[in-house]
Amino acid sequence: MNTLTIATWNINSVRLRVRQAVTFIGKVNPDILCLQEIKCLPDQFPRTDFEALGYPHMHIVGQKGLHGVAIVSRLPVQVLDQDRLCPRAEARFQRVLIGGMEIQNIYIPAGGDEPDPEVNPRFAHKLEFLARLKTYATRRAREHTPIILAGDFNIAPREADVWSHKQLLKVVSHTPAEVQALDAWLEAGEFTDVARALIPEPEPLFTWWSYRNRNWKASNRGRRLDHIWVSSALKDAVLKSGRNAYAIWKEMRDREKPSDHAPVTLQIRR
DNA sequence: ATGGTAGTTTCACTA
Repeated sequence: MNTLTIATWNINSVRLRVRQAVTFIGKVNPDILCLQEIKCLPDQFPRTDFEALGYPHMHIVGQKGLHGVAIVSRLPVQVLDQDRLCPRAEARFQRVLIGGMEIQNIYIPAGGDEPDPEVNPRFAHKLEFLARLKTYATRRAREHTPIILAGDFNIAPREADVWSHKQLLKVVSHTPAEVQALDAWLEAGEFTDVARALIPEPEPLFTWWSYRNRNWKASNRGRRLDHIWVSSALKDAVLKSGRNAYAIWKEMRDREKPSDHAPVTLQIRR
């Protein structure tokens, strides 16, 4: 049976991480790679490195030094309008058609430290972006299927998505306001959180470990910030394919000069 | 309650 592998990875500077990308691609061979935090302008993107690895098709939405998203693909890419979704017009969103599927690559703001939109404009921005994404993606899913949403959502919604639910309740990424916003999006009914559909709680799932913990592997204070959601047209196929269709490549967090995020993959039967 | 690290726009800011 034919399968298509889609990967999402907050690479935290693509220019600094080309070697790690080569390693990941050699190990996993994804058909589509959604990158976040490329931290460069489109002209600065290491196109030739990805072309040499067999990825001639790319769509890059970048800005100078910060944020930035890119889709790198073995299959032809048709670029779709970005619809100016980010309230601050930062390089945090792109969508393309690949093989009849709409792929939305999403980098939701981290949101600062104070989880109060009244005093912290970055947290307000995060909540506003979430509200827009919910409305937009839900409408698109009712117009066009299948859709895959992938990216760094900067929210770990479930208790088993963080190393300590109690200790993170007031820490941005796991606060009730953000979790409710993400749940409202799911409850609109068009999308399935693939990781938790295939691997239910209480099994912990983490995709990110802070750089600020030198002994990150031993302490394992991780969070599941990176997500792949599929629209209803893909849900049954994903559920049937079993838990091995979803993977978090934690070994990439353990290499020299790693990103603080591990790549995540989903294999889709076609 | 604090500080810890990493990256780029750097003696400052985001994550």
